Amino acid sequence: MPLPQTEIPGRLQSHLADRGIRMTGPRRAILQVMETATKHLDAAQLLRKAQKLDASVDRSTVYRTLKLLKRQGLIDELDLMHIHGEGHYYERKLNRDHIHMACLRCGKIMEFVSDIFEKLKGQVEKDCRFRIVVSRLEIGGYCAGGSK
Amino acid sequence: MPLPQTEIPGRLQSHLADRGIRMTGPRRAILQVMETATKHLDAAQLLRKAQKLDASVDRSTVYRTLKLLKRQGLIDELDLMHIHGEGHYYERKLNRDHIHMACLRCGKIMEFVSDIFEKLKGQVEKDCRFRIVVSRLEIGGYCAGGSK
DNA sequence: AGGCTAGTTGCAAACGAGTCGCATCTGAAC
DNA sequence: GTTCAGATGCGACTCGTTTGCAACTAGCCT
Repeated sequence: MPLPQTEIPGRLQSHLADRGIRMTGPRRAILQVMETATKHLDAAQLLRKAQKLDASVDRSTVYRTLKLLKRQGLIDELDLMHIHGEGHYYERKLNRDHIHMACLRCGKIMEFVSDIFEKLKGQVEKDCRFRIVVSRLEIGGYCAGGSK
Repeated sequence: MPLPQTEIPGRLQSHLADRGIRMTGPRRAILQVMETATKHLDAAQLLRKAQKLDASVDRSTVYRTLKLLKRQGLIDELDLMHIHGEGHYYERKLNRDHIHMACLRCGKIMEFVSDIFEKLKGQVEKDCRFRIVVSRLEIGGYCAGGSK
């Protein structure tokens, strides 16, 4: 399942079109929200934002679309260490995997790209003879900010 | 995959005793199951096994005890990439962190200890000025086994 | 030994995230 | 325009987890 290497903002829709997946009103609204999101959204937030573009969007359609995007490898699912509850968060999958750090004190989420992470994945693939499809590294701890 | 058994059986109980935490029948049963587990258990499995030692153990006590152990940093919570549903799995926290790999084809869970992983965590702590409390690296993909 | 009390428990009911069945609707291929 | 696989809204459901509460108890203090 080789994926294109470069992502252009606003390309989720054409990815689906390329794969012959039908485009509908609710789906368009949900994709638009995903594409323009500036932070990690959970299903409920995604629903609320999508309903502003298409009031008829239903909760189950959000979940079905998320499942579709996951299956297509277009989004990643995150827990963010459950610091805000048991649900999941979603973000567009970009070229470069990154680590998520969640501050247990202030709740801030930070992202970090690391060559060592890439090297580690390479080691796993080689030493364990394991073909990586998806990986998730989440870290909980304390950021450098004051006690807030 | 072998779980590195570097901790002494009974250690969980003494950890709690050291911290002045009350020991009860149900708690003892749950700790005993955690200590002797050879694979990752979810809450329901843990409940069933604990009830064999103390039939009165309730579901909610299992969850409350898991929360206690998490708060004390004595266990880790895993998703195992949700390949078996939405629940969580638990394991005793040992000296060495390890990566969990879940095969999307056969469902097998593998563990892998890597000094590159340690190096990566060191980089995060230094470059991001982030004090790591807990980290979780989970990988989904395909293991080297046949198509099964 | 016996009492005190904060901490713990079992129970049942509630919760929230996510799923599903089904009748209806619709995008896009012809 | 017709057609129909695929998508949708709706509501009811599952399942993992949490909570309120009254009863119980471990461990400390006499």
